[in-house]
Amino acid sequence: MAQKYSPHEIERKWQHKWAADHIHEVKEDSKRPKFYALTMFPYTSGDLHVGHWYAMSPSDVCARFKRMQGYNVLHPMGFDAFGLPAENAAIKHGIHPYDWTVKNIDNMRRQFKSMGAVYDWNREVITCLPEYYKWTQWFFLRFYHAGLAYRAKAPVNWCPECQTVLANEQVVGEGSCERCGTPVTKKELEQWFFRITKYAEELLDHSRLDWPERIKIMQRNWVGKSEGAEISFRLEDASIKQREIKVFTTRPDTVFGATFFLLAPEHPLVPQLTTPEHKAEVDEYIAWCRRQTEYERTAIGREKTGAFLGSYIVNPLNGERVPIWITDYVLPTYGTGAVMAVPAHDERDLEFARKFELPVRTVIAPLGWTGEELSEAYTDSGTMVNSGEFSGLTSEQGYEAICNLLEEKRWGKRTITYRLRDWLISRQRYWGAPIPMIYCDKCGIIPVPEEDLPVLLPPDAEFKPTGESPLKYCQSFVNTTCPKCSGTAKRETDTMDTFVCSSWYFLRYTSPETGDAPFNADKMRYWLPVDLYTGGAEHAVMHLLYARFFVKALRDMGLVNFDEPFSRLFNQGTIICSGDKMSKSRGNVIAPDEYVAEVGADAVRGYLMFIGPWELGGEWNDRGLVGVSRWLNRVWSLATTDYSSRVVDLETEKEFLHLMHKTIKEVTADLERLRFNTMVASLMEFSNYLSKVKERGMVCDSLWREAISHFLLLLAPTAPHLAEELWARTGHSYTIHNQPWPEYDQELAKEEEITLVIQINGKLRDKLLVPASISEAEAKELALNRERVKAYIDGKKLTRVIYVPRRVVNIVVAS
RNA sequence: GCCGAAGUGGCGGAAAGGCAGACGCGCUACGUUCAGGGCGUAGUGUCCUUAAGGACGUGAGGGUUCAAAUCCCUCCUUCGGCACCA
Repeated sequence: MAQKYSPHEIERKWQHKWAADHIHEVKEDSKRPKFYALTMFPYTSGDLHVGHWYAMSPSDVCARFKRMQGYNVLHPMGFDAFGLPAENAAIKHGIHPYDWTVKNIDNMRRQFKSMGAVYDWNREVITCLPEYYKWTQWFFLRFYHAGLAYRAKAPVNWCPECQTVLANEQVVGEGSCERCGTPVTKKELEQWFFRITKYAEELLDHSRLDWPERIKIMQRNWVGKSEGAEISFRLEDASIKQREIKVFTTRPDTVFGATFFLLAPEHPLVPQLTTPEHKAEVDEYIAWCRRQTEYERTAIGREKTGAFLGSYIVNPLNGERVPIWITDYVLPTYGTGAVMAVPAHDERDLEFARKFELPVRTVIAPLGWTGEELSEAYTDSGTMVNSGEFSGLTSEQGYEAICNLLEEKRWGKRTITYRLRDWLISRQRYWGAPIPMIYCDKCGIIPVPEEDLPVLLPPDAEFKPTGESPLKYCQSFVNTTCPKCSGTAKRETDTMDTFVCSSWYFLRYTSPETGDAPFNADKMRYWLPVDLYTGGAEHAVMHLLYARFFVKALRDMGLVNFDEPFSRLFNQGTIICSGDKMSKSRGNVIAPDEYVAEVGADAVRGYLMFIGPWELGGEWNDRGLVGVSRWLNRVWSLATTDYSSRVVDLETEKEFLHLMHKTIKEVTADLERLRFNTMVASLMEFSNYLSKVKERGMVCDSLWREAISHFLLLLAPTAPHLAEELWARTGHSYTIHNQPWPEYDQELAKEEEITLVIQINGKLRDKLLVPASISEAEAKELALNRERVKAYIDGKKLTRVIYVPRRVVNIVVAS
């Protein structure tokens, strides 16, 4: 009896040999087509759980498959290493964030290596090391000089738990912190922003990207483009310096229905527009608004609130004076922070009008309108009425006519508004890339000269639960000299959002050794863009949007030569455990290590792919793992025990060859489509068939050997260690992973015989094994002459016979 | 409220509009010098039937079609995203 399959042993053996032989190292090679297969790098939380394996294994299989197909494949791995948990660990356990992170990386790298992936570890990127964050800072300076980074005072999202500001994209659900789930509050702060809004329009364009539809939709909604017009309403009170207030509307055709005017409570003109007799009420309302959380304020369906300022403004179209109110449903951050209220044609405005007994005037008539007051806001298009010279036009005509008039009279213009806000990148924390700016009393805000980079994090900062950045209290860091006047100056103590670090890591992988630039331009041009990017969908409007923005900005600076970083994107689903998403806080994390020790990495990889479609995720289940493990054991004995032919027959050999080519075809197609579950099923089906044939010795020895070697090649991406071991044991030369992917013969992959299904009135009544080449006439003839068919159609009128080549004959009879 | 994805045996899941349930788990029976979560063979959607065979069956209800898990309409459930954006 041959030796038993002991995964632990062979996996260790081959991992060491592959590493010693450097077979996973890749070099640029202009003679071969390149393939850049990238998986989102993990955060350095400490351990890899099976959720990480679920993300990494299939993409490794894909990279291996592409390698065997002859591509020069870059499949790198690294660590997203800055961030809050490291700092929290420092506060809690007194360990320095750097030490905590490095310790975690060492452990995670070891776990990664046990997976047997083709990562080229020479290209590892770690974002918290100075040789990396030097370039994150360098990019910041480039953005600053290009006018894409600016400092501004703004009401920002503040997480009281994390003690830092957050970007809009990092506020999720009912206004909670994306990291810790704490409700976010607003704070007025001076912060650094990246001008992502400059690229709003271009970020809407996914036309050349092979991305999941839902991610494209999420990004489009996030950017939130609205077309309309800006209209200036004239202030009645001539003593106010600013003579007018602009509103944004998507419905300029409804302007004659504007019966009142709304401002956000935060609007800067509110104090000036408030008359003395309304001041008390207005102040009280503003104070009440301030007490609302962002979520409470913007929750849909809540009762309208507001206050009258006592003053009026004039509608330029009809010269009508309308009262100015403030209300919290007008957002200071969208459009102009001011709205012309058209209650007849906007649900929110109608609610407001009803609550405060303000007039409602229909100006767009629905079809068949007879002049009565409408019970609901009519928001569709219709015929304009009560609109002066524009009455009688359709909404669409009126839209154009009014816009033309606005532009002619300089009362306003056509305009586009986006929901997207600029990206707030300042974080009041230690463990991030310091923002390389200096504040000088004499010279103002001065960028750190490029040659002085990196601005290093001071190793001796103290970590205390003060809620403020340790950098702020680190005198050796804060105090510096002004690069311009050499006088005393202070450093910016905020660090950058870690999403800045992850917005360019895919560029660094191409040449992580480069010391004089963020990346080597030639190598970058060879590898980029990424051909296949895989990761979780939770990054739809964060990382994936930021990285696209980064690339567009770099392109405009002449640093990269492409428009989009990720040509094809695929989002895998989530692995759940006892009904919940796996997470440390839930305590339901499953570590792969014990399973790897028990059944081997190949079985764990195979099982994760077999669970179901990759994009759907699924539940981790030990019993399912057993199935794959048993299969690999059967594969082991299939290939390691001797084969001897006994009752060779030509028909079986033909069928055997056909199944082999069909399997190659299916496995190849499934890998291209990233359908790993059915790919594994095809492999199982073929190995089951091989076992059956082996038992009876029905094919000749050479054909058997060919089938085994082809099977091992198809298995190699999925179970790289086992395939390598069996490749060696069946007398092939090292290494299976440098072999070409098997080709299939189109003719042999086709079925020779097919099962023709015979239906009567669409119901299955008989089956027929026929040659695939059968003609329509023959098929119908055969079907109609079957005894069982005759019994059904006897005495009935035959109305139709439908023939679908290679599939079905449907006989339609009248009863 | 809006947008998106999904709903198929006891379970995970397969099915270019054309044999529903591939593959795997579980279960049943039998076999095995098999003490274990081992291996092999056969079976396994539900109901009727000794059998041959038949009826029913892909969240619910309609529709299109010779033919629907698949396409269309209405609704229900679950999960994700957005959420007063003028």
